[in-house]
Amino acid sequence: MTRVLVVDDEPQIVRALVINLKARGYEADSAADGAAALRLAAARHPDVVVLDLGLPDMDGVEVIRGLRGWTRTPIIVLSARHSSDEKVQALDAGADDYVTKPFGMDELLARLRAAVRRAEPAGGGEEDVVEAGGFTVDLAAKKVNRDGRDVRLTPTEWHLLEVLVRHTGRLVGQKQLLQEVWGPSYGTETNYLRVYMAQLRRKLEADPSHPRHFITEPGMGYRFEK
Amino acid sequence: MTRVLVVDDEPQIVRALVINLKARGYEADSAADGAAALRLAAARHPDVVVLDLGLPDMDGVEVIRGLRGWTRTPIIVLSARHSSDEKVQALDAGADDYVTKPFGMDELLARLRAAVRRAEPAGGGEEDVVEAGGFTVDLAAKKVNRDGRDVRLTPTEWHLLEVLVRHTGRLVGQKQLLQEVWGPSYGTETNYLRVYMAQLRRKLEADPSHPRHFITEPGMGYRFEK
DNA sequence: CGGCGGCGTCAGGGTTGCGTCAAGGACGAT
DNA sequence: ATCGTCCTTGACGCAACCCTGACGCCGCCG
Repeated sequence: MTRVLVVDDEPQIVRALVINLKARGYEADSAADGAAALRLAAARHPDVVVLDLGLPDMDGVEVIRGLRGWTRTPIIVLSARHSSDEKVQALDAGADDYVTKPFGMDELLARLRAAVRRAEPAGGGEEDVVEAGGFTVDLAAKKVNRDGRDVRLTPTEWHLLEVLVRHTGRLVGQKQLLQEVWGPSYGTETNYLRVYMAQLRRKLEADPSHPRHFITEPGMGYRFEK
Repeated sequence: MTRVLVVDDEPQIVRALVINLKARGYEADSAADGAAALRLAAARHPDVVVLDLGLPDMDGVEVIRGLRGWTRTPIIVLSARHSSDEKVQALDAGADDYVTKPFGMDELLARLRAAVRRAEPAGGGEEDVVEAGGFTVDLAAKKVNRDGRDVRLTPTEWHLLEVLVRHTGRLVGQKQLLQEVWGPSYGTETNYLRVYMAQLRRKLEADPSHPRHFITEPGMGYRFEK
């Protein structure tokens, strides 16, 4: 099911949107200010964000930047401002679309469908499995196989693995890892990483004490190598 | 270079668009009707299509479907119609965005940038690797390779290397180096530089005592040369 | 010719960061 | 209510890293 995060400080707009979305089979969360929006986005991982620019606590463009710091989730901006400048700023900050209030519900939903459709697996159905040494990771099916048997991963383990695999070969900073897996407010609890990296290695590495695929770069972060 | 296909039957609009696009470094083709649009899209493989719906020979939605049959290239629709129905139809047929005439050039260009940005390689873009003598530096992956083997750098070593490489060929003052790597309050501890430059040279230079890439400018700073 | 400042090298010691283990607590299922 | 799973948190040993001081070399200038 597609999950939508609605961010607006006017309750009636939020209500109208949420009702319409749920009626059409979407799952909908809502937030009334920027801080809540960033928190919810991290916690719930929506498939698309509908964002009003006129929030009480922070500039809408800042919210866009906050999201774009760690995710490519589509963002559709709502705004009462018609000014061209506003639009350009929001779009260049990373927004995907810009709709001016008052808006037609049909149009918004159509734009939402377009945004979701675009974000779908690029290939269009092919699985993307990554093979490494003695095990394979299937991103689409959320499955890990080793020596012919499926490996059971806890949600957190899987999430961590997913982030690493999506950046195969590249270093992922510990702060980035923590924020992508545990949320924006977890930037320093590096002990979480140590514990969960150990579990991943125990479950996936041939020799957990001499990892060949989950490599730690001291002081910086971790790297997944095929 | 990014290639844009402009489809519209009004010559002055086409002209205005093409001029603006070329002025901003885009490559631009144009078509005046649907048949030409489909032909040109197939021949030139544009990175994004700007499509007017009011074409003389066929319905704009048909053009969208014709394109979507074989490509996911972003399509930005232009139209004089404000009706919600038109927008929904176009978007659901596979358009990525819908702009009503008259439109602001700034806004259209911003939407175009957004569309192109989205379509970029999902993985995270091209690598920027710098090659020098016997080793390569990959800024994105934070990797250094020498003679086919990965070189392990400590955080401070890497940080220093990064600053130097980002200023390839130019002199970087010692004060600037110290402040960028160790923090604003470190402006005079030049011995740090000596120690860490030595380690970089030992790890990367073919002959560390006669450096060819990490060059000392006595009394001033250091310079990285390819 | 002698002094001096800047640079490169080396090695030791304090500190930080990492891996590991285990216990406690929240939550849902049986 | 009991069990099991998962997440969190603390403690400990160990290795790696960062800082620091000492020494010698070279070029410049008096």
